[in-house]
Amino acid sequence: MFIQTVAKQKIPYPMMLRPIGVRTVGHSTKGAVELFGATVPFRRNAEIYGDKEDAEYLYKVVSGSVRTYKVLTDGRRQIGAFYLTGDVFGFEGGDKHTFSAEAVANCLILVIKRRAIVTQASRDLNIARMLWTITAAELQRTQDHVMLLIKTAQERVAGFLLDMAARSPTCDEVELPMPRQDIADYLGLTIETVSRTLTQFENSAMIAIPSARRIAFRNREALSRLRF
Amino acid sequence: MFIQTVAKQKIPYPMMLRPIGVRTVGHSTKGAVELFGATVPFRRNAEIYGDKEDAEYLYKVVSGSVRTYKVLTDGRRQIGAFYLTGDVFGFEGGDKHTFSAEAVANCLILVIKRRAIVTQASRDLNIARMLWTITAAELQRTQDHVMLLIKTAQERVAGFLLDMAARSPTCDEVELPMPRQDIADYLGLTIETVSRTLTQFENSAMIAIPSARRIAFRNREALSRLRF
DNA sequence: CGACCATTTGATATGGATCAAGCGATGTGG
DNA sequence: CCACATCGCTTGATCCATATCAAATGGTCG
Repeated sequence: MFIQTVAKQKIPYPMMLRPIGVRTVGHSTKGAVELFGATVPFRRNAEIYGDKEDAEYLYKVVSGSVRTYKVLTDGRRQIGAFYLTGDVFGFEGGDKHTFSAEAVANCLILVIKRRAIVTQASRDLNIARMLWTITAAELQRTQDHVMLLIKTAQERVAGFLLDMAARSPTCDEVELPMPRQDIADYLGLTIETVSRTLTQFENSAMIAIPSARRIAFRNREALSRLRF
Repeated sequence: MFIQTVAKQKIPYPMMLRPIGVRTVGHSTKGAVELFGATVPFRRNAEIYGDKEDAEYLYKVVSGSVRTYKVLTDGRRQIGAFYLTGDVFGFEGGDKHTFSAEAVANCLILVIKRRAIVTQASRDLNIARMLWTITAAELQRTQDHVMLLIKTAQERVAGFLLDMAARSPTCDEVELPMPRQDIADYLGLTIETVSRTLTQFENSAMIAIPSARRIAFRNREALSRLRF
């Protein structure tokens, strides 16, 4: 009934699921998050952490991008969020992960011992506030996700594109780091519906699609009207 | 295209939108949340706070129940959460509300100045941790909501019933404080689909419906299998 | 009793899923 | 360098779960 959409399973295990290597960074003074961090590269589709594992680390995207997801028993996959350069992830409040995380493309991830942060937070109110702020931002994002999931396919795709645009450096063109299947699993649609909706937008001159991973905005106004 | 589901608009304004009265509670020593609170009664469907208002207060349900919701420009309403006796709400991280809140039924709400808590938190790490814990619980709940919204109607309704059961004191029967329209707007379904799904469950002897607001479990096992 | 809701039930429509095939880019081996 | 497998994406045809539209039922209160 539902497609098994876990790309991972099509990929030879030892090649994809391991980080490429480890580069220790040590004690940085640049910012609070950087305490005792190590920058670790992950290959495309490599697992960063798994559902139900202990949340031993916090993560910050140095470059590349990351998806978090859950797979239901019947194989349906829901992507919880995409994290781009600069985003922090790996928090879900508790001390167990409730999502799994994978590299969307090859990426560099700053990995910080959670304990280091949490014990620091019990002394330093600024750290405590930072933890709270990150959690609150995550909550906000998740609430927006809920609002997205009750909308029509057009509204979801338009919302997604505008969202990615808002988070990316360039202005009138987005580079999508993830394949269509990831977008579909984030939006609660099928890959076919995502594709069709994009060509629909292209046909009505709202966007151009120079390549599958590049979306250029032609009429952002019209897209925004779809967003609500 | 979409039904206007804002019950509020059908109700004479001055009668429904005001609290019934105010009873000051003063400085309690029972728990951290109770600092400088006042218990305020709200009538059924009365607004507790509005979308985009300053989040000046925090709220705790003393008795009754509360819904938070957003209304899209075209009238679609999404209910974000139901809060039952003992639950804290009115947090969404930032200092503006992103949802509105209404009394589902007549209820008593403990209202606490947010500033009192936040300034307290900047001195007291336990308070700070409590704020974080509440936000994290809210995040967890919202993530579960996302997972619910990608499922089939049967799975959503089954999940909702089991969820309400887990939160209610009684064991093999739930008293639903909210009308079908609220359930529909929480689950991202129509009222007709909710109703049909319930009778379907009744016909397959999973539940009994002695009255519209009472659901008795006959085969919880089978319901759980639908939940995933 | 009769008005008013909330809920259920019935008939039909439809948006998006499913099933299936085609297409274009990338890479690989002969 | 080209034939050809592979993969991600698009396009087409059909189906189905849920929405929509409409009406009946039931419960509550003046």
